[in-house]
Parts: sequence; structure tokens; C-alpha cells
Amino acid sequence: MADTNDITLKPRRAPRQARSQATVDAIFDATVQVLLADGLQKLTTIRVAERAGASIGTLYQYYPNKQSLLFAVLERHLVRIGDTLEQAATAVHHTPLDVMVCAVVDAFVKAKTAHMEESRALYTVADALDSQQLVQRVRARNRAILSAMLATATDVQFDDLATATFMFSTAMIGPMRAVIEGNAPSKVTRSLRKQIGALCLGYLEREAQPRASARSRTDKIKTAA
Amino acid sequence: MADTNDITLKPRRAPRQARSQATVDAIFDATVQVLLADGLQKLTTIRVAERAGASIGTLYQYYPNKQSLLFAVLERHLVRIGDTLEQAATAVHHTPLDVMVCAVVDAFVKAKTAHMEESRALYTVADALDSQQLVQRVRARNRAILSAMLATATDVQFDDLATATFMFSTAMIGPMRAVIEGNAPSKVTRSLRKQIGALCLGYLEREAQPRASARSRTDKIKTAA
Amino acid sequence: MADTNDITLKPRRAPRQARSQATVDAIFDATVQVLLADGLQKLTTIRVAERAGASIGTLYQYYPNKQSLLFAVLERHLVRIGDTLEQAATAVHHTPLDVMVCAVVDAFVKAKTAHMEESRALYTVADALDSQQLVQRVRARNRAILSAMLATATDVQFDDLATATFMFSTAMIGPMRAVIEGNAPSKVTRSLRKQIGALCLGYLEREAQPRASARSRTDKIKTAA
Amino acid sequence: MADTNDITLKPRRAPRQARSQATVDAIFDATVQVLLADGLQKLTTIRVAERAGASIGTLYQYYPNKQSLLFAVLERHLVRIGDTLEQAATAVHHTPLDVMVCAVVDAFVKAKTAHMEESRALYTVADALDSQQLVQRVRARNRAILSAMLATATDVQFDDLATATFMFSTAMIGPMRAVIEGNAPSKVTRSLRKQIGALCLGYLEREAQPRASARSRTDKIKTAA
DNA sequence: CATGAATGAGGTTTCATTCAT
DNA sequence: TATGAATGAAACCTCATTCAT
Repeated sequence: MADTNDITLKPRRAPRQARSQATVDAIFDATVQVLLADGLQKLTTIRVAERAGASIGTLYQYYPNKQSLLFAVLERHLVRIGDTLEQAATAVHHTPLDVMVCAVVDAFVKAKTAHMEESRALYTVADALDSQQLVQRVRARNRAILSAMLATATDVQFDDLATATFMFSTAMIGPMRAVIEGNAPSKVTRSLRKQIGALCLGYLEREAQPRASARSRTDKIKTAA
Repeated sequence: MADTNDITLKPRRAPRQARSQATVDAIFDATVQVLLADGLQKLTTIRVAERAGASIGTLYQYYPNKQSLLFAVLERHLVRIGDTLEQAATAVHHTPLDVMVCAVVDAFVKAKTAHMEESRALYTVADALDSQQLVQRVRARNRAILSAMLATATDVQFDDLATATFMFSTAMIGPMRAVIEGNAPSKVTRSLRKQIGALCLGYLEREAQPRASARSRTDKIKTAA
Repeated sequence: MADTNDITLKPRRAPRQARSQATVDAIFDATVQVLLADGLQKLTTIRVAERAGASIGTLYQYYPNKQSLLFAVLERHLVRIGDTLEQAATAVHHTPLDVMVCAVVDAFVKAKTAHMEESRALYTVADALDSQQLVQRVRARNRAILSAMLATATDVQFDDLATATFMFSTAMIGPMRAVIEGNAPSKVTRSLRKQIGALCLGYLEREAQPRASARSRTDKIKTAA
Repeated sequence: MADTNDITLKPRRAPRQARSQATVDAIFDATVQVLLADGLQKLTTIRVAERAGASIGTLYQYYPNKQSLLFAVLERHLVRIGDTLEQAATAVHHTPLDVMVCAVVDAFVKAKTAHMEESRALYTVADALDSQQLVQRVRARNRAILSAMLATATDVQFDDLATATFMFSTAMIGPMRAVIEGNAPSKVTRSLRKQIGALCLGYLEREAQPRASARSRTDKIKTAA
């Protein structure tokens, strides 16, 4: 696999016949399967083609090189997570902070857990590939989503929204990744959502200022005093 | 690079002469340098040997295969971080929680930041290597260290110490890794310690119970009321 | 591209409909274009088909294999040069030697220069193809043309006409090819016709015997003496 | 075989042990042999390695790619011809033109004929390789050699030495190449030296001016008259 | 007739590892 | 012990050609 620079990562051809679309899909799926079954080290283009029931030549008709294959798989995964996040986040615009955190963490953990094996495999892919660009693009999108959501919290607001968002998103990733990579006591795995929720909420509440317009309980007390 | 199973990862010989030790070190350092300069993809045994000023034959006298080389580098890095953590943690046994968190986060961020490039490079190595075992061992040690520390907190105690420790350690990793991989706004990078401190403390305070025996300031106030 | 032996080089079907003929022509032209634009190395059947606005399937309906394609192009080029030569040569039958040489060299240089790029590209093709047979056939024809012409020279005759003809034709090729391949000082390129004329004439006059029947100026002088 | 641009054509390693030098030579020779026996089309690195009695890996230790192999062979051939030419030319400095031409043509034809098969094979190589640079360098050298020689002719001098030299050198190539490629009547092949000599001399005498200082026989006669 | 998806032999090249010197 | 030449399995990728639709 050559250097990543100056290599096209985009799939080569938008197939026009129904037959080809099936082939493209088969190759894509085979890539995921080989990745899960054998790991990145043993993922060779031949092996992928074989598992897809296609010839090596066919594979290269649709993906110009090995990287583009992995890239495609990685991209779908990340986009999928991003989409899930977006749905969840959008749904809780204009709600209190704790509702937001709950919703987002829930969606995130659920999405990652549902495709846990794929996630694990793709961590490997992400840094074997020089996928900085893709990863950063996706992360930027995710932060934008979270940012937009947090800005509408009914009970609080943030001095430094960018930082809060960054910490929020990366705070989720730390424990989640540890679980995915199998480095967690099993007890944790079960209560993961609650724990990550606590982590994020603990941080965000600390950093938030109460919002003047919408008075929270605390405000009332303070005011009363 | 052959399969990871059934391959010795331990350095081949514990060299007894000073000259040999120098060679081993040179090879080790060269590995790190090549890793930083060229990345894992371009790290070949020959290149390492050349940079070390040795021949491949010599390299293979001390490291039975490429993996063992990378393993050694990875191990030192992880152990170094662990040691730093241990020192910091031990120093703040029997102090209040906030002091503990501050000390540990400080040490962690400082250690990672000091060897930032090495850290980045080694994330790649850790994935490529089937280094599950090593990583888990190290993480287990780190958790033990933190656990032992938290248990002596003067102001709080934890129902579920294992979980708290797990979340504590992984919470640090999430944002740190994002920064190392260059996915963070520069503003964050500067205030990283404070932010990660807030993240951890926010979580731990939520999960902690006040310790009956050693009354904290809060207790006193409450009691006074 | 398979072995040259046992492969049909002739176009596969002599198309009878106008539409087909257009397709054949398009493919033929595309071949030349690709050859000029990308060189022989990058000339693939697909690329040719694409440029011709046809599909590979169609290409293979008219040309049984890649070689036949190149062969056709090469042949046209050589035949074209040959035709030019023939016209020029026929026109100067029964004239003095210097007129003949002038005419032929003129025609040759003009023809080659007009399709200079094509010429250059086709040198490559001729080598890659095992086109010995074609080349030899064409050269034989050319020699026959020149031979026939020289035999009618009004002022001289040749003891060894075959040799003279051979030298004549190849003498033109040497400098011409060097110019085409870009290995000539630009000054030469401009005066090429005159130079090649001098080369050929210098040789032929040396090798010629004055013709008894038609007395040249030299004869008269000698006789007068 | 990849594109020629941005590819190192120089041999990879100057071997330090005697053993390697033998290997390099073996590979080199094998390349020539395969070229002669099977032609460029069938020349594969594996085949070369096999014939050299080496492994493919060994081949690539000394030649970074297939092109460099061919390049090396081509270079030696051209340099060899050039050297022969140089020797011959230098030996006849300060002699009359006809002596010079005889000597040079003799050397040229002899050199080419001696390695006739190699010559034929290398014509193919020369334009498969983008060896423009090499070829032009060599031709420039050859022209310089001839130029220097012609300048010392005792009986004549040239107004336009560059052009004369160019024509001289390319005039030799035309017929020679035709013979090598098998496109010549066998009769010619035998008298080739004489014929090429006549060709060159015919041209050069035409283009030369008599040298005032050193009077030739003709001069004397004229003067006498 | 036209299409273009599929094929797969075959080519180039890399690099971890061995072993004779 | 040190060396570095040699090894060769194995990876990636191309492209002429076929054939079902």
C-alpha cells in the first residue's frame, strides 16, 4: 500500500448497471468482514475480493487502491455515528442541559455499542490510514452539532462554548473507546451510559453559567436569599 | 511482520557487556527516531539499523523480530507514563479529592505533553501491534495506582471504587488524545490541564460520598446549620 | 498483449455499413491520438475506446487485439510515406540524377516533417510490435520505387543498383530520424532538405557511371579532350 | 514498469564485498541475455533474476527497478560504441579527410557488427525507456569527438562544422541500423564499410572547402595548370 | 451489433529474516 | 559477535480480453 499522499481515496466508478452496484456492495461488505475476522494486518485485497466472491480485477474497478477501500468503510462508520448524533442532538434543542447530555450520550453509546466490533476494527484503520483529514472533518461536524445544541440549553449558557463542546465530545470518547478495546471491568460496561452521562454532566454543569432569562431552581434560591 | 501469536516479543538477550548495552540502546533510540521522523509505515528494520549505526544482523541479535522492537518502545513509553502517575499519586495519598485530581491530571498531561510526538506515534504502534496484553497490563496498573490513591481521600469515599477509577483514568485520555492527534482548537490545548481537571473532578465529586470520619468543610457547614 | 506469433494482425471484419466504417475510423484515429498524447506505454485498449467514444466491446469487434490496432496505424503511416515517395519518384523518371534526388528527398522530408509527432510515436510502435515483416515489406517497396526511378536516370547508371538504392534510402533515414527524435541542432533542422540532398547526391554521384547513350556534360568534355 | 519520471535509474548500491560484485555482474549479463533470447516484451525481472541465478530480492538490492536495469545495459552499450569511436577518431587527428572517414566508419561498423544482436535488442530498449537524456548525452559526446577530429583535417575545413558533424554521424547510423534490423540485401552487408565510407566521404567532400595552408594534390594540379 | 462488467494471469516491488563469512 | 548479501513469500495493481445481457 503506497503512501497516502497523492492517492485518490474516492471510489473509482459510479456503476451504472444494477449488477455492478451489487458487486460494489459485496466488496464493501467483504472489507468489513475481513477486517472483523482477520484484522487489518491480514486484510489483503485478494482476501477481500475472494470473500466478496469477485475477482481481484473487479475490486480494482471500483476502488482504485486498498486505501480507498478502507477509507470507504471508515467513512461510512463515522458518518453513521455522526448522523445518529445529529438526530439525537437536534431532537433535544431547547431543553435543559441534563436532558441534552442524557440524549446525546445515549445515542452515542448506543451507536458505538451496536457496531462495537466494527468500531474496534476501525480504530486500527483510522490511524493506519492517514485519515487525519476525514477524522477531523467528521469531528468538526460532530462538534458543530453539539455546539448548536448546547447553545439552546434552556437553563444554562457557556462562556467558552467551543471548549465546552470539545471537552464534551472527547469526554465521551475516552471511556467508550476503553470499553470497546476491552479494557474495562465488565461492571462498567453495563452502566456505561449512566457513567458517561455523569462524566459529561459533571463537567458541563461546572462550566456553565445559569441563564438569566430562564431561572433555574438554584437561581430562585439565590434570589430568595 | 509475521503473526503476533506464537512470537517472542521479549528482547532476545540481556546483554552483559557494556558495549552490547550501548548497541541495544542505540537500536532502541533509532526505533523511536525513525518512528517520529518517518512514521510506522516507513519504519523498516534496515532503516532502524542504519540509523542506529549497526547492521541488521546486529539488530536481530538483540531483538528477535520487528515486533519486539516496537513492543519495547511502546512499553517504555507506557511504563514511563505509569511511573509518573505513580509518583504523583503516591505523593498525594491522604489528601482531599481536589488535591488528588489536580496532582494526577497535572502529572498526566505534563508527561504526555512532554513526549507528545512520541505519544502520537505510539498510538499507531499500539494499534498495529496486537498489544492488547501490554496495554491492558499497564492500564490495570494505572488503575491500581489511582484506586489506591482515591481510597485514601480525606474528604470522600466511593461506593464503587473500581468504576470511579476506570472513569477517572479514561476521562483523562479522551481529551488528551484528541489534542495529541491535533483535533483540538488551540485554545483548548493551552488550558488543557484545567479543563481535564474540571472534567475529572466534576465526575468524581458527583459520584463520591462524603466521608463520615473525616469531616470536610461542607460537612462542617451542614452540621453547623 | 500476447505473443506476436500466431496472432492475427489484420482487422477482424471489413465493415459493410457506413456506420461501422465510421466506428472503425474513430477507433483508428483515437489510437493515433492516444499514441501522440500519452505515448505507447500508456496506450491501453480502454483508453483508446474511450477516446473513440466507443466501448471496448466494440473495439474488439473490429480489431481482434491490441497489436492489430497498432499495426494498422503503423501500416497507414508507412504506406503514406511510401505513396508520397512513389508519386515523387514517378514524376521524375527519365531525368538527371540530381533532379531525382532533389525530388525524392524533398518528398520524403516533407512527408516526415508533416507528420513528425506521428513519426516519432510510431518509431516506438515499430520496435514494440514485432513488425519486422511489415517494415521489411514497406522498405522493399520503397526500394523498388527508388530502383525503378534510378534506372531511368538520363545521365548516369549504376553497376550495383540494389546497393545504391539501399544506401540511398537508408541515408535519408539516418539524419531524418535524428531530427525527429530531437537529437539535432536546430540549425540543421532548417536546412535538412539541402543537407540530406547533398548526402544522397554525394554518394550516388560517386557510385554512378556516366551513361554512354545520353552524354552528359562531363562526357562531352572528356570526348572533346 | 512505472512511469519514467521521478524514478531513479542509477544502480542502487555500490557493493562492497567481492561476492556482490559478482552478483551485480551476473544480473547485468542476465539482462542482456534475456533481452537477446526473448526480447524486451518478455523481459521480466523474475526471468532476469532466474537467469542470473539470483533471487528477485537480490536483483532489487542492486537495481532499484526494472528500468535501471535496462538503462545500465543501454548505457554500457552506448558508451562502448562511443569509446571505440573516440579511440579511432583520436588516432587520425591531423590526417586528410578520407583517412579520417575511413577510420571512423571502420571503427563504427566494426563495433556495431561485433555486438550486432545486442545492438538490435537495444534499439528496442532505447525507446521503450524514456532514455532521451542518455541518448542525447551520448550523441552529443560522439559529435564532439567527430567535430574535434574534423577540425584537424589537413586537407579541408568546414564552414559549418556542426552541421557537417551531425550529418556525418547520422549518415553512418541510417544504413547501419537497417542492416542490424535485417532489412538489407546480404550483398550490402558485406560491403557495408565501403558503402558507408562512400556515403560519408561523398557528403563531406562536397561540403568541405580546401584548406589553403596545406595544399592537396588537386591544388597542385590546379596551380600547375 | 453494442455494451461494459468481470476476469485473472502476470508483472513489479518490498521487507522481515537468515546465515555464511 | 558483527556483518550484510541473499532470500522469497507475499503484497499491490494493471490491462488485454471475454461474454452475458
